[in-house]
Amino acid sequence: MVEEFSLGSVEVALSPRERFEEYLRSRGMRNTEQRRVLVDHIFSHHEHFDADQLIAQLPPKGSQGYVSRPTVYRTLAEFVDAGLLRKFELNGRSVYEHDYGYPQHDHLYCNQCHKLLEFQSEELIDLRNRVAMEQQFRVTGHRLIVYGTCRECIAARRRPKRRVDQI
Amino acid sequence: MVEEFSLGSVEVALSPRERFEEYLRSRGMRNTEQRRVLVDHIFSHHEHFDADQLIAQLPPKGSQGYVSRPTVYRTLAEFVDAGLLRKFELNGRSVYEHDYGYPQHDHLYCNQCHKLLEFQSEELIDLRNRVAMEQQFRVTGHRLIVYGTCRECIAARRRPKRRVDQI
DNA sequence: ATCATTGCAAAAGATTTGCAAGGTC
DNA sequence: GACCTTGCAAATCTTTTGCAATGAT
Repeated sequence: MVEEFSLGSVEVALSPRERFEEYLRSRGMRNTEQRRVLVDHIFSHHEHFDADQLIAQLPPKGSQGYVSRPTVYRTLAEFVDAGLLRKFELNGRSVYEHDYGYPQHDHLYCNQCHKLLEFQSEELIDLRNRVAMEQQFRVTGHRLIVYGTCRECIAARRRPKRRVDQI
Repeated sequence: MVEEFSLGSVEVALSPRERFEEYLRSRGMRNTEQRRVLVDHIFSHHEHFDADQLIAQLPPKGSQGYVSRPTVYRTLAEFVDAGLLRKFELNGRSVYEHDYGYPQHDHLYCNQCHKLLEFQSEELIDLRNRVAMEQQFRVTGHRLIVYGTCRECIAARRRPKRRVDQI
């Protein structure tokens, strides 16, 4: 399971790459070119992404730095395990976002342009913890997505913005 | 889109089946045996379910009342449309729950026994609405799942209960 | 009789797996 | 050299679709 990170301001001792290398060493796993390509790429971009979007951004087959699809999936799972990424489901596909060094947050999802907006709420954490406590439930995390229409799409009513290149 | 139902106590004028028949009539759709089998079955059981679990509970191929897999999927989508069911994703599969005549609620999900516990929170709705308002986001709904370990599985520590026959 | 609906078989889309070849420690 | 990883091809799993036959109005 993924450890819980600090909620407000965040302190990061190691870079994501260093942190991942430590994780690999601690598990007797190998530091391969593909894994380096993936950490470096993913942590130089801050958007949410799914496997396809990630692959589209990486070097194509034949190029230097190419990573095959199965390896991308395998490595994403390792990142989640290592606490570098968080994974969630949206419209039937898996979406990933930074976890390591990134504050806890939730999302507003626009059904029109499919954008994900982030927000933070201490109050939500409190509420969640209180509800759990009442039921004697031990919380490890949560996922809240608020669905609706974003400000821009409301403004552009009847002429919604083109689907954004992001889930 | 699904209409929003009352949040606290609920008033239901029509039975789910009647409501669905009305929906069918209003759309010029036909009231078939398969659709009747499905409404009746689903609304005589109150648990969450996915397509496979539902199919497993229905008459097998060859029996009276058999409904094919494609028809199950097609009909579930109609129920969602008609506001009878709500659909969400859990572990990469679609899970359905009653919507019509059922109060708005959210879930605690036990990672051990995979049970879904429900809870209601007006406060969450307020919070959600306030956050949305701040961002000028027009809310149509939300989905919150709190992950962790349920009371029973905590009690049975080291001897978690067998996976429950429910998602 | 008309036209929606069903079941079948097959397709589609996302993700996973077996395995031989290759790379890291 | 031992053994973890990769890429390929193929499998898996869930859900969807084309289409001819069937059934509802």
